[in-house]
Amino acid sequence: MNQPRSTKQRSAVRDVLAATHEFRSAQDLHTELRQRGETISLATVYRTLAMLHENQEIDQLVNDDGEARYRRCSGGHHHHLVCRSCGRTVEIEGPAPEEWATRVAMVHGFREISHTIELSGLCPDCSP
Amino acid sequence: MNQPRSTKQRSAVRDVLAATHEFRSAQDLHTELRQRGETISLATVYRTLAMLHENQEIDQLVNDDGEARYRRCSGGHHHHLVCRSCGRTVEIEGPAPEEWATRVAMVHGFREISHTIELSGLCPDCSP
DNA sequence: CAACTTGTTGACAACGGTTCTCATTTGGCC
DNA sequence: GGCCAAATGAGAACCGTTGTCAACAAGTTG
Repeated sequence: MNQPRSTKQRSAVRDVLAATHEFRSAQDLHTELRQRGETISLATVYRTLAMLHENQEIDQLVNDDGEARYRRCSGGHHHHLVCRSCGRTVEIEGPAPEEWATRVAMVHGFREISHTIELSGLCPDCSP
Repeated sequence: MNQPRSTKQRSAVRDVLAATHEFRSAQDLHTELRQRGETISLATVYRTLAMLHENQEIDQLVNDDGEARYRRCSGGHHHHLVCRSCGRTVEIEGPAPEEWATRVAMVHGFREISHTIELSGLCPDCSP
């Protein structure tokens, strides 16, 4: 059978994912894990992320550079409003976009809808 | 100055983009152009697509494999509902998400808001 | 605890899409 | 035609990701 084992590397990846609400790249996660003193290879980070995504423990999105980013998926689904000058981030919650996505999907007969929504702008401190 | 020139290769790319409503990859477009008998290199296809995207003549989206796909875009701002199995795409228009984004930005004092919204799911033909 | 089985890891090569480099060509202009 | 900057083609380089395979270790059994 294909019994998954609990290893130091896998729990380390879960830990670092649990410590943030942001989407992180595999290489970014790998760097942080090494800084924490964990012994883990980049390949293992990729394999672990693929497994977690398969098990629907984390969300995956691909940015415009073709780089995949991951976030532990949540209980509390929310979106982000990011300042493109200083990087300050505000978490947005609310039913409006979810309802809209669901309604649009239904109109076109799509199922198992997932959505990616990111807002960016200039925060009050960075406004000219 | 930086005057763009009209070349045989650029109009060929525009032509093939005008002939379809689907999102096409750069390599896919290159293959079709060669089949049509055009003399154009892959690098030029990429450069032309980047230029067209910069000029907002075409939309770009990146699928889960990290491959970019392009389609000529119709005037107004809109979003996409993409089937993650067959790639079929539906254009979504409507004021709801724009209004929501504007409202959220205002509440948090952000300015010059831009937003990224993509919906993906399984289209009727690909639903199990 | 030791032996064993099998999933897991690490180091590195390989892969694929995209971008860069640079010599050559070509469009637009005099 | 001649000039010059923009554009092109060919191939190398780049970079995130995946595959390969020998070495390792988690869990199990005796």
